[in-house]
Amino acid sequence: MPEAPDHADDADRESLRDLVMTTSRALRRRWVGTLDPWHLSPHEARALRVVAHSENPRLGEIAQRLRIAPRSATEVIDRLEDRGLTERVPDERDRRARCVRTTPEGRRVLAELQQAQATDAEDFFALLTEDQRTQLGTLLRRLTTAHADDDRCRPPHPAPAP
Amino acid sequence: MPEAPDHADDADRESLRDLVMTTSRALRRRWVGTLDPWHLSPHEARALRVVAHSENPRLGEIAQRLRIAPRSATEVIDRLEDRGLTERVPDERDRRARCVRTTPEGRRVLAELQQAQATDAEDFFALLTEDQRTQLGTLLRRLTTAHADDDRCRPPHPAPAP
DNA sequence: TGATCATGCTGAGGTTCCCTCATGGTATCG
DNA sequence: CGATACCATGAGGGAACCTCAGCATGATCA
Repeated sequence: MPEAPDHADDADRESLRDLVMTTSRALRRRWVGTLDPWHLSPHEARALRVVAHSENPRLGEIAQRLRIAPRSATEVIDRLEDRGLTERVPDERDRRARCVRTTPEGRRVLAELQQAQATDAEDFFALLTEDQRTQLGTLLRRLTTAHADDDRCRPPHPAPAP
Repeated sequence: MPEAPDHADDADRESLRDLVMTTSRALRRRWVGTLDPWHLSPHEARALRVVAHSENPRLGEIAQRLRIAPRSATEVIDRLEDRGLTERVPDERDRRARCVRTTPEGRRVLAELQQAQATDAEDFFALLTEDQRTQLGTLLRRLTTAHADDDRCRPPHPAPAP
């Protein structure tokens, strides 16, 4: 037979990219479940954390930190505001801009969330030793910081080709 | 002041989860660009590869490999079929099922894709040494295989408890 | 002192990638 | 033969993005 499957797990030999994608999907699904009691999506939870950890950031800044388009930041902050977790306040220095800050309720929820997240992550990454997690973190951080500006979040200069 | 920020980069100390998510987003965006000439989405390209690397899999099997719901497999295969990259053939052993196989065109496109993907990944992961990439792969593979059945892709048997 | 251009946010509308629920054919087993 | 399980899919929905256009404001310069 000319087609003997030398190593039948050919389909499993995924590229690094697919591995990242698959991991992220698994993580997301799990997180969705954890977040359910708060009626928050992963994206919203993340945004809440970014807001809380910055100094009353403006929308654009949130977009940058989340690495999404400004328009998308508007969207997610809208939802947080609907739930009473954040509020928009005018920026003193630039009346075009608006700052976002967490409400007390937002901070409360965030604290609960971090608790849940810790448990959850503990569970997901349980197979890795402490060292391995650090390793993973280092590797991924290197990648993300390297490609921080290089994808979406740059000003509308599409490199006009010399 | 009782609130001196001991380490101001608190916002940057993202969790492993967020790191994975961010990486995957960056990867996706980049891949979208690369895939543009073929008018394929990342998801479609991945499905094509899964089909090509299995032995005429049925829809359900594709869903499992992709780690998505069966219904979602139908969808992505539909699109591949629209583009003439795959075709459905009846399963000999079970007339309920239908198998999917790549067309010659599909194989041709896949080959081109793999070329492009290699270049692209090379670029993205350029900051990591060969060793580090292997490391990353090992770590991620461990996570994905560990959580393979545990999220979405199990049959409708919610573990009926012995 | 305007005119001009850049910037910050948002309305409108689109895409991708998932999901659940219900249905219509098939097996398979008692 | 009928109940039960299972395969794929129609219908419908939602999350998380995006671009493009538009409005208000700020900065700059004639």
